Amino acid sequence: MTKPLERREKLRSDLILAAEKMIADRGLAGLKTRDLAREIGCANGAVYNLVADVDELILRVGSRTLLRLDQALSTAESAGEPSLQETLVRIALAYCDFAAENLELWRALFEHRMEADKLLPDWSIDDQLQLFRHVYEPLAALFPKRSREELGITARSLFSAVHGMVALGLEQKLVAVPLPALRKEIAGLVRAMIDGLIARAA
Amino acid sequence: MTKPLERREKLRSDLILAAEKMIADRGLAGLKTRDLAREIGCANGAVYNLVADVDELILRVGSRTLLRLDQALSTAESAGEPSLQETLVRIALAYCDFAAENLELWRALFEHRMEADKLLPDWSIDDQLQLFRHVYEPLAALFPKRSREELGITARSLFSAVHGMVALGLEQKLVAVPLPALRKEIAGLVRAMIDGLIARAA
DNA sequence: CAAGAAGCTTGAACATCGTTCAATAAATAT
DNA sequence: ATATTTATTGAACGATGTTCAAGCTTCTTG
Repeated sequence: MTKPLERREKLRSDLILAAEKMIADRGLAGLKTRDLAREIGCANGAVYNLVADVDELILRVGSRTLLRLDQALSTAESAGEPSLQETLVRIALAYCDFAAENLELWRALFEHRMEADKLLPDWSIDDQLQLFRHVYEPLAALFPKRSREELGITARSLFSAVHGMVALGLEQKLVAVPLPALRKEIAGLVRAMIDGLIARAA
Repeated sequence: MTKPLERREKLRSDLILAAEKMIADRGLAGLKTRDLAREIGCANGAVYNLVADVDELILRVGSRTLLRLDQALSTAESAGEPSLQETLVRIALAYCDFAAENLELWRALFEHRMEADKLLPDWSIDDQLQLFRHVYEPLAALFPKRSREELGITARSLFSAVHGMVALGLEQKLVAVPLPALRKEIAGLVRAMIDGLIARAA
């Protein structure tokens, strides 16, 4: 009666969900195959019937995180005053908020490093490139004369700059910055960056 | 004849140097106590006579890396035209160059995460705070009316933004950016940020 | 429906880590 | 010279990702 294909897919889905929860709770380093197996009710070795290795598992969790991040940025993109500059500020703040609310899962996106020889699957690369889109579109409206290529580069730079502020701001290594202060810094610097880009474009 | 205290310190120094080389060659994940012991000619367990654990070893290597980074930024700070804005650009580019030339050691500074319970020793925190100084000073000269606190925050934001551009730019996960292109992006965005900060200050 | 084929699941076993520790060797003190 | 303190060793421990032969389940077919 039980269809093995369905059961397999169910288990697979459970595995990814359990891994997500485990990373969220204990960080990327706290992800253990034996704990996962116990969680989803199967043998340790069975994990490798559902997934090639932990790398793939982490990538699948990362894909889910990127999807949610994408949605959060989309929401920020449309909701609020239509000024392009303020739209970019909202996106940056949404990125900051998402990182703060999903700290360990967000960190896992960047902490994870594949072994040198095996390369990222395409579906994982695609996920990541989607993110720049949110910065690209307002930027293209702001600088209609620039080429697609120039805009792409600027979009990635802007995104990276905000990422850096969030990354070092949420790091506990140094003095931890209170979240409201970090948001204010980000908003200020994004506005300054846009101002500066407009001034240089003129 | 051989003084054990000296021998110990020599071994300790060798250990840190060997760890530095190993991280530079194989990345933080490639650091293995057994390989280190063989390298410096002692037993595996002897590593723990020289250092409390690998965390401390990584921190000591990090301290050396931060020192060299500090020197590179100092050099960039003084060499070149005296315009404050261009000084900040040079510092940003020096950071980028250092990261590119010391990729694995630079990555190790940020990849390494201590276990939650034990906290960073003071000497390690001090090392890191020194870095912001290079951004703080030109910034203070550029905005003499601002308070020490405001300047500190802005300095950290600017530093973090550049860090983000370098971090994502040197990441091979996505499309690898050619180094000259990355340098150009960084210079452009730093100039824009300063322009924007000046405009908003007026 | 029964029996063999095919695939799935299991958990023990392997290799590799960081780390510890009782035993050994060395250095120093008496 | 002998005793005491200290340093060093390398075997052993516990954890971890991964593999695999053996057993079990499910499906196919006569």
